[in-house]
Amino acid sequence: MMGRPPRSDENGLKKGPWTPEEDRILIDYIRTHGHGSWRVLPSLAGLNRCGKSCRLRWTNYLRPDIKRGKFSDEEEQTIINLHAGLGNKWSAIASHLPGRTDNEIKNFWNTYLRKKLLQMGIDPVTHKPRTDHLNILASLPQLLAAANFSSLMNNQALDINALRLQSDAATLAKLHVLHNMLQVLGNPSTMETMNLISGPTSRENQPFDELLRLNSQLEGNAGNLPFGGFIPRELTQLQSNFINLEASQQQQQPQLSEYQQQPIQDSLFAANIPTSSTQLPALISASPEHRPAIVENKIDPNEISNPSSSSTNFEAWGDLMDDVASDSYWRDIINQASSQSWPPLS
DNA sequence: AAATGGGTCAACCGCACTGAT
DNA sequence: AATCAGTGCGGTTGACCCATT
Repeated sequence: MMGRPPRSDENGLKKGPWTPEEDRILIDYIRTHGHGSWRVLPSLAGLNRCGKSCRLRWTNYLRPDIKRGKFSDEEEQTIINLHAGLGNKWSAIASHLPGRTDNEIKNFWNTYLRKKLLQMGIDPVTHKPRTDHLNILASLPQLLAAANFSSLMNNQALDINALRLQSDAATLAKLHVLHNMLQVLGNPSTMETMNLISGPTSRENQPFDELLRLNSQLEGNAGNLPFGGFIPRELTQLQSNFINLEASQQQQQPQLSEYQQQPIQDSLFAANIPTSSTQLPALISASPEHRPAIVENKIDPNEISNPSSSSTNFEAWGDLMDDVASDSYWRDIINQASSQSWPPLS
């Protein structure tokens, strides 16, 4: 067993990793006499350990009903659901998972589940979508991972939702690109440079005028909202969509204990999320035939069902940037943007 | 092949709770 | 009511594992 080198406390009692011999002594004693008082057990059993150490060793490792090995998907879901209601009450959570110890569940949570939820943009404390994503780009991996996660589920009906998540994330990405462009173009010095480069142009063939007009609408009409306002709202909605998606998945899983079920939240997709009418590069393949690789491979390497997926996200974004260069692309974005979250252009 | 850094998990630490005196 | 012992629980530690560089 891995662990620390043998140590002793001030009373000369051994600390650190247990040896097989110590394990055998403890098991033999408890089988014969029961553990009784943990405090007196070590001296009665002939172990140079404190009672607390013996109790811990027995309850976390030597108990015959301990279930070892990987957590099943059901156990994982149960832990998440229980944690949402109980918080870090590991022993309470463990009481609903036969054979699992609080220590084991705690370790599993801290080393795997917590990170998995974070990757999906879910606050592992509140179990709600994280709202600290002021930078949409920073949150895109989570959104895409969420869409990937959902599409991994072996349920064709849910793939529709995964596709919609993908579409929404793609729309947000386009809006972000637009915003950056508007910021650059809104700078007078940038305009000056542009005019120097391209000279006077007609409104029909120059999309930048239209972009600038849109930008001024954003900055003026939307007041405090320009982008810092509506992106977080859209993001939050996207993330809550994912939560709902997860909930609907759980509804279709086999019935578990009362703690293994989660209330299905109403509202699938809010109507105010724009659905892209233009086709972006396939960031995620959500069809049953082409289940995707996880975007963030830290989520769970075991869930990577198609590691040889032909298109990486970077490649896809490269394609997107190529697409961005086309005039029709911008017209489409502008049309979408101007019909969404701010007063329409006059 | 060696170095490095992140992940894992058994075990420890310290505080809180409970019941007996 | 105060104190103490025993136990339970959650947070933290640290050695080992393993993939990556």
